[in-house]
Amino acid sequence: MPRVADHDQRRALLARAFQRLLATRGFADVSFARVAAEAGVSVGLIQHYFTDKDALLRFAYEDAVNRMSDRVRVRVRNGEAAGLPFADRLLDTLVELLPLDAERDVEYRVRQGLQAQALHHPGLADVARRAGGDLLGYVRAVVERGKESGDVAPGVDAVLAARAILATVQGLADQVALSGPDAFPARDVLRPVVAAVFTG
Amino acid sequence: MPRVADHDQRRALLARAFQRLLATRGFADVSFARVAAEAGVSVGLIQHYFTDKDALLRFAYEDAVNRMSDRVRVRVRNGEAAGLPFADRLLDTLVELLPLDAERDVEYRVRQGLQAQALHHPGLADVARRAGGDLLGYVRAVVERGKESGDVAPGVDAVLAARAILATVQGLADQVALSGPDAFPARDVLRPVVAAVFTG
DNA sequence: CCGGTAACCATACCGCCGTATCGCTTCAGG
DNA sequence: CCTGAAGCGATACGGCGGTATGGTTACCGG
Repeated sequence: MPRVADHDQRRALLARAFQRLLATRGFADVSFARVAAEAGVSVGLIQHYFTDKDALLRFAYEDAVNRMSDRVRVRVRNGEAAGLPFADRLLDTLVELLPLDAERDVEYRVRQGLQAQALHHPGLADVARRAGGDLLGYVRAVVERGKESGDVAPGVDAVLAARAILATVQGLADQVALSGPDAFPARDVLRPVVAAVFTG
Repeated sequence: MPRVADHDQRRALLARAFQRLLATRGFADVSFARVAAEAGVSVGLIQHYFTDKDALLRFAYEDAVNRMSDRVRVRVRNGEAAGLPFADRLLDTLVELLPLDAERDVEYRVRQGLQAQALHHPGLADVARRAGGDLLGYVRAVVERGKESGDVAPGVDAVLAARAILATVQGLADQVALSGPDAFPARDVLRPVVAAVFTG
């Protein structure tokens, strides 16, 4: 066996370069040549680690949604230790998904690019569906926790309530991205929607 | 003066072809050649009516959002004649924005394509912002009508409430597009969000 | 009826795209 | 220590993108 390299690390390097370009220049401007330049490697290297462009797309998007999903998961779990009410903790977590600062904006743009591509690309649609399912699961779990503690009325459907909250976050993200973070108080828009579920 | 043609009609013909392609094949697959083929004309004709690709993009997107905006406006106005409560009429109108059938799906995909492009294209961002502002205005007007009639509590901010409702619709549209129209009852998800504003 | 302008098409051009291929370098295993 | 497989880069190639250009057709005004 010859010269070895950490495949996962190499792939991640390229995926991050892809994501930076997607966020800053848009999907139309992402090419192998530009990703290579951004990552400081040759075009050939990308070919070495990804069979074709679809493989790079898919990996880069999966990497992005995994990192986002992980962030939400640990934030939800960490929140359990603190004594804050469910609604406040959930709101804090969800506001982090909005493109209110530069870092979240990059994350949002990658997500948005994925969503747009997924509409015409079955493979990416799978990635997007799985990511959406993960998020839905986390929020649903919080809602059910709320039902046990009495913060949520027993009659509400946890899945539909979670869908409503997540939909608002997603649409709000689009509004923020379009109008800028200071155009309106996004948190104040989201709060009543969460409060309509967590009435305790 | 020689041979005349209706410029507006010609431009609309090309814009519609562009929109059909965007919806069915995705933005990446839309080229002058394909738009020309879809419209049944030559590539040169497109050049004759649009200076460059940006002009076609912008016109096609403006045409799409104008038609959508008109549809919502007349629906809101027509609803005033009927005796239904504000909340029900608003809900009916907003559900029409979701990609629940083939026709609305095309409309959604064009809107989604515009939103995605707008993130990296100032000119299109203007179009998207204006379209969003129009929609916000209509919903805001309905909310204020509701305040006058007592269906909406006096304390609520009409703009923020309208933003919340529209954000939910937009995010819900993404969910429906990803999971299909039968994956979950979209109308039932949206209803409580509207009902949280129209409490009368 | 005829000159001229606009409508429209065909095609040529150049650049960038993704991909294929080849060559050089580096190092683990026998 | 030397051999060969993997890491990696340079470059070539075919295709398709948007755009430029020239020609042909159809029609209005005088």
